[in-house]
Amino acid sequence: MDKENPEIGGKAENRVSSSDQIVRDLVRGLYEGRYVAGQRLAEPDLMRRYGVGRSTVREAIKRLAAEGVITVHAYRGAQIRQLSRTEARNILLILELMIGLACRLAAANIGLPGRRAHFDQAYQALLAFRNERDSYEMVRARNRFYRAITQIGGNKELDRILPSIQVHLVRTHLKQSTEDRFADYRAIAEAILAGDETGAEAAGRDHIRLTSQALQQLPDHVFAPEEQPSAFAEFTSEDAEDA
Amino acid sequence: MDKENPEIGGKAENRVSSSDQIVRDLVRGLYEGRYVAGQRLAEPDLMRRYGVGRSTVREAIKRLAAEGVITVHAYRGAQIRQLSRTEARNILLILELMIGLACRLAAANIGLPGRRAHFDQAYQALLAFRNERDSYEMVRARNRFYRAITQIGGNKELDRILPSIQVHLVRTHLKQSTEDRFADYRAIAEAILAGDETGAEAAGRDHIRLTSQALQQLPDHVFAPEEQPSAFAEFTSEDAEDA
DNA sequence: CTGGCAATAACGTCAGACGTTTTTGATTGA
DNA sequence: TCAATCAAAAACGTCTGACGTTATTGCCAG
Repeated sequence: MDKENPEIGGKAENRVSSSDQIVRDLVRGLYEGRYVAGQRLAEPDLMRRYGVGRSTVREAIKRLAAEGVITVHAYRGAQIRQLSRTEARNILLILELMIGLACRLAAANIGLPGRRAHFDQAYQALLAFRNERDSYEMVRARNRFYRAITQIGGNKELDRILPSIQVHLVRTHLKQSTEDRFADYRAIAEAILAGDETGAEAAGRDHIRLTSQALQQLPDHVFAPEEQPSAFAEFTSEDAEDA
Repeated sequence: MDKENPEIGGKAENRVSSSDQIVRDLVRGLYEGRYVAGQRLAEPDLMRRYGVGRSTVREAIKRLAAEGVITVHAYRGAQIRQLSRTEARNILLILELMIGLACRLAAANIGLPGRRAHFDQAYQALLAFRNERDSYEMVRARNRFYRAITQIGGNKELDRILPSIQVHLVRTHLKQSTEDRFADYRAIAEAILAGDETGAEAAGRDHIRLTSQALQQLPDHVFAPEEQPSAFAEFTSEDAEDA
């Protein structure tokens, strides 16, 4: 039942179910600017663009919707989610905690075999972009940096949850004010490399907090309009689902 | 374009797209015990059970998979996710932060009009089950209690993320050791009602931490087998998706 | 220029089909 | 008897086509 090297990691399903490819490409497209927040996604459109059937498109849409990357209005199609200022702030509030945790865990595990080398490599790769920012390659290097942190931390759930926190969308917004915080990265990296759990957590949280502040200074037009909660009404909405 | 009371809340899509109903029922079924972790979900089965077409079933599956409630292995179908001890611990590590945040925000906003009454109502409803625990109704009351907290906190993203944190699955595990922590609930409620942000956050985090400890004391057989990470290998997995 | 109505385009869902992959069950050889 | 083997059956991934429902568009009249 094995040929030679049967999936060393544990996840055996490398099959990339077509619909997953759409999901992937769309998210990547967000980074690359091929898709922008608010853009409408019509099924016939996507069918043609990706050369797949409607079922496949719909599955991709459902997945993206569940991850919060897009929103679907019944009978009106899907569109890439656009964050309001409040939503962005709320997301970053959560992200702050998650990144803090990731950094702390990374610092705690940096001593395990292989980790230090892996992290250092990702960090150096990011540093290479110190003077050539804003490129798509730089974004990827930064993503790998983050990813290295969460991987070393070893909390796979973090990896699973983080993407669904609309980091993409926040980043998209942030592209406008990209004065990338290399000082932050340095503080995080040093704390992690020093195995300083508390320091790493603080550095990670600070980083997100600064990011949030920068984002709040962006002009209104980069955000979706704030939707009035009306009056704390519809409270008897009852068990809307699970939770 | 409005008749009289056009969706006061803001979310106008009350349409419950059939596949969402499946998602909902399945999650509810987890609480009720109609579904158990590890259970396999074959498409033809679900089609018959819910009387819907395959497309619908598949969309529900995709959604549940994106939320992490189930796992899909290509060509081998889906099954309800079963947490290993480590996964459960990792999830609770994250949940601790999120609940802490939710409690803090709730304490901060308890003064806004209507909030106090709403919260108190949910709290009292929960207290009613002090002596009649373990019932499904009690679980729902507890959920409403949690939900009241996050709603008052006002961070909608928290609401969106929390379900995808497998609270259900953790709870399912915990049903075995349900010595429900009413002392915790009381501490949380009092801190929130007092508007004590720091205290509420601490109470919320303590609650989850205690829960985690209780869960760690459960015997092995309630968890999925730990899967060996093999050797920190497959590191050049590259940009596996987004993040 | 605005309101109303019909035509059109999407969406939600179902049914059936086809190639691919896994699972199952029976057959066969040790 | 038991394990390896192989063919049949069951599921899965995806596509095409269809039908009723809902939004959106564009035209027409006022």
